[in-house]
Amino acid sequence: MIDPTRQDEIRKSIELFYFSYRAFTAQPDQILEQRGLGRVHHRILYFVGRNPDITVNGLLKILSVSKQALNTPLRQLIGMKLVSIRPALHDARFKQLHLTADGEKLEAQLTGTQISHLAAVFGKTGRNAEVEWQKVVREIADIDG
Amino acid sequence: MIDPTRQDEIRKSIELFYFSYRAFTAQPDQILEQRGLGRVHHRILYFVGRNPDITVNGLLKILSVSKQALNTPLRQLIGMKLVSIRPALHDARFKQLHLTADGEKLEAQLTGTQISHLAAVFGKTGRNAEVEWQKVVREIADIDG
DNA sequence: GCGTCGGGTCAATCATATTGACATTATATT
DNA sequence: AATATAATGTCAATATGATTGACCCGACGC
Repeated sequence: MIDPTRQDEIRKSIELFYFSYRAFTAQPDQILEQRGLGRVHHRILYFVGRNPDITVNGLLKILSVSKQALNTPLRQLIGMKLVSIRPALHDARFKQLHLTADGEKLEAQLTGTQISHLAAVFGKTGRNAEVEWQKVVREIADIDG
Repeated sequence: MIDPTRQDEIRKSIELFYFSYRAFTAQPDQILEQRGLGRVHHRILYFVGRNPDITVNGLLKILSVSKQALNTPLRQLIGMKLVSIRPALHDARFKQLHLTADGEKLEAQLTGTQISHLAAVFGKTGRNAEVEWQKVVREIADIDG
């Protein structure tokens, strides 16, 4: 059992986590809405941008969604010429994805709001807070390194 | 413009934020699924538990959802006798919500997994990291104090 | 009694997600 | 060459969820 007072402290953290994540996604969500897109589209753009030549299956694993759930938004992005898809040279079964110039623009706009947001926060809270915050989120996500 | 190297650093933080939030909600999501409930139900249970006698409108504002979106899950919780609803004494137009004994049990179970998760993380990263992490998420959420 | 307020519901629509099944194309195996 | 397997794509059926708009009720203030 955890001390009740301690539990209340941690509940504060839980609430802040929730509200912070919501605030963090609010701006890109708004931009996406104007284009009739959703958060999934942003995630696709983000991870394709960060992992050029990623395969469809690789993207599925990162996003932890079914291929059917990925199919529609991915096709939309390809149709809008924001993402391109082409067979891999070494094995044509694999299709590789990457952002087009327009896709890079939109991705930069969407993630740009979040980068500015975080940069402003870290600027205010300081270097030490940034480093410690990273340690904690990395630990929550259970990622080594 | 922000320095590209700096941008990449912050992108790391963005990814960690995303993966950590996903990992953080995974356990309660699993428990909820077994009961045919979703994340909204957890949020309702959480905030009703934290704010006894909260009104329906108060809950709407905290959750930032429409009353139609709240209606179904809230009715389900009331039907399952996890949440009770009754007119306020001072003004019978207002309905006040609170958790039943069963509701408290489930809420404790759901949030309990998250409390344990965070307690373990903070135990590992230390007091300083906890304090600094809180400062950052509070700033991201744009909450004073 | 009348206007207003908090709350509840219905309808129509749209989006999203899920499972299962099946098709296609390309590579690997024998 | 025939066959099995891998990566991807798609269709169908279903379920869920959210949104907007409209409308209703009961309770309160005046």
